Amino acid sequence: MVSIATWNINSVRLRMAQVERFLAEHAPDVLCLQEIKTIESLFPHEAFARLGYFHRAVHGQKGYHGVATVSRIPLREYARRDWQDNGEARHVAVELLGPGQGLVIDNVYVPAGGDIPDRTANPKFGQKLDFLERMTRWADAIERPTIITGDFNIAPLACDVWNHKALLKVVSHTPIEIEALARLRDAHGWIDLGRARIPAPQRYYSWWSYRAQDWRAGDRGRRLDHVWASPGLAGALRDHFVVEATRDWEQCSDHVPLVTELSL
DNA sequence: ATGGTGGGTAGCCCA
Repeated sequence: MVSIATWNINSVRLRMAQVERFLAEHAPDVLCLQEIKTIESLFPHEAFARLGYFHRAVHGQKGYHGVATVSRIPLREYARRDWQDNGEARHVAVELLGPGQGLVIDNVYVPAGGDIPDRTANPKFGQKLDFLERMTRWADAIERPTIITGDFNIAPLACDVWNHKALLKVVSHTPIEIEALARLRDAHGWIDLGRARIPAPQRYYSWWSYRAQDWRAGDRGRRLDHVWASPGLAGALRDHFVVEATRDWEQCSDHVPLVTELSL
């Protein structure tokens, strides 16, 4: 069994105590972090090592973005890709060398895309669509068993958001983004492991805005974080769950972790 | 219909 977690941590240095608590409580073999907001030399390597996470691939950036994959299982960094073609640190891939030997895990932080869902009025929206298009071309050529996980910044299904109609023009749930994500899915035949385990129309969110006094009161969540697998890995899924408890922790991230267990 | 909060960094950007 190999367990893989993903969590947009929104500053790993600020929230390292919460990461340690999550690792102590759930002990995933691999943790994929997004928005670490630091360069590799300032990444809290020692704290991870103390918890047994000796193997790390950190693609950092000062102040913004940045991803890191930490692991109890030996791994080697496999690739870092710039799907936005602008130097931002939004991807790192690793290859597992112990249990799960040969599995490739792609950790990605898709651009949020700004506020206006129009690439002319808002270049960030165009960059998000272009990022997805480059990912799609990459996915079309994948030959190895692969897990891709992270903050996709898109909630594709009506039941992935608290109010489908109200969010159709809100970036993250617009038809144009959902269509782009579908093309990425179809390019490799990706299996949405989260929805395989928590089928529609069940409630399933991974993010709640900070801009609500009580995130639970209105439950205005969205499923922005995802775990996808190559078609050949579909039968390996053993469990998948959302750790909503972290959203109540002091000074928490606005995203919560997803944990996936695979029989490999 | 609007604005609401949070993190990082250095006088706003990003989410």
